[in-house]
Amino acid sequence: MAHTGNNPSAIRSQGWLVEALLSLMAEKPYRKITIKEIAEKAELDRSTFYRHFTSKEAVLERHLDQLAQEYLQRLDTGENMDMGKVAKIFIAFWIEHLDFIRLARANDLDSLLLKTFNKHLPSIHRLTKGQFAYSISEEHMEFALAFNAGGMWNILMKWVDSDFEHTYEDLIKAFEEISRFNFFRQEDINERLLEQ
Amino acid sequence: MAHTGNNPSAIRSQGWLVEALLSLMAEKPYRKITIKEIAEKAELDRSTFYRHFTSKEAVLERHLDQLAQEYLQRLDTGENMDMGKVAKIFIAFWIEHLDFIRLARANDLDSLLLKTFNKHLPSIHRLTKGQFAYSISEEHMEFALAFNAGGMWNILMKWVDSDFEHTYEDLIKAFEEISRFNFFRQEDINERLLEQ
DNA sequence: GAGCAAGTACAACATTTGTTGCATTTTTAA
DNA sequence: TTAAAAATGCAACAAATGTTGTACTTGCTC
Repeated sequence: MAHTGNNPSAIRSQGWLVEALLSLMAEKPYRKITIKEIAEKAELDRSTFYRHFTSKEAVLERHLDQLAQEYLQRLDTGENMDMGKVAKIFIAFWIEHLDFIRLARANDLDSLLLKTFNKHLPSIHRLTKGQFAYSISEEHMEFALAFNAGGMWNILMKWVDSDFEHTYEDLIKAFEEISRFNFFRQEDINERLLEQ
Repeated sequence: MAHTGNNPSAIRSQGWLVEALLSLMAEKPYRKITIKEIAEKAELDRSTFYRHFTSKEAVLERHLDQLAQEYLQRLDTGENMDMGKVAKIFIAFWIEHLDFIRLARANDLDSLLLKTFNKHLPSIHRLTKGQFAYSISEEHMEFALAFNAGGMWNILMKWVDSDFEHTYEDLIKAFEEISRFNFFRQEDINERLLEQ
């Protein structure tokens, strides 16, 4: 990505460029933002931009990787996990970044977000391994995880698009209802086994 | 989008520009494609491009709307629907457009695809209204639909990313297994009711 | 604190972008 | 067939892009 290394001053400049882009995104459509502007707002020469990033998108990706790291830390609670808990952490996390997510969505940049999110799915799988009681074959487990990630994501996007006409609690309830019929919780499975 | 109308010659030019962009996407990264090139390949003046579209993205959106129309026709079979059938039509449809979907994915353009897909969710809801037996409250129905759309989409993307390491049949089986635990079919519900 | 590596600014460049008036051609409709 | 409407090509423009060579400034290391 960067033609430059990761010296303190380089990191500093990259941080400024990220901040500059984010602040410009709050002002005007992403497409209208020029690299010239980003550099000016970051008080750096335009050529310096190109020494760090190849494009606006590359700047965003840098920010997204930081967000993904943050999200993974939240998931790593040590507790037992079920889909409902993951959903709650997922929503709570993005609620804190609503401004950004709204901007990304409005500018058709959300594939970048989901991509970053997906990139870290294996880590999530690892984190929750053995903590889930899935009523689904291990063979199709990766598909199921992808299905849930995409599903949660799309609901979140729908919520953003609707300009938050539903409450946060509504969202959580919908998730719970959906996840109840998607992944059974251990208790449900025990119940089912007893019934037989 | 277009500053021009929909006269035959305008439609013709727009079609050429779409074709030109698609063919260029097969040759080089989307970002590297210039509007100059598109116009040249379409054998039109660069200014003519701008009279029809505001950007490369606008050209893609035009193509996507056509695809969406096609997809909706496939869904409108008149038959009873369940999530498995929708999934099958969904996959079969995109299989026919794998080249395009692969290119879109490789160039971070898939949010545009999903967006178009979502745009037509209400039509799908209308099409399948009363034909589904959902074990989910009507209130959360729209969320459930969004969840499934996003889920199916993400699995498809995962499949594309893996360069099709799983077979088509594998994909269908995974969908069936997941949808069985997501939306119960009418038979399952009847069984449950009898049990009580 | 001297030397060295890394980062930055400045400047110049060929190219692409987005836009617009005007003349010309093509299409539509009377 | 002819006149109006619509679309295209051409040309010119200011601005942004992407790239690179050179000289200056950091900041780290010994």
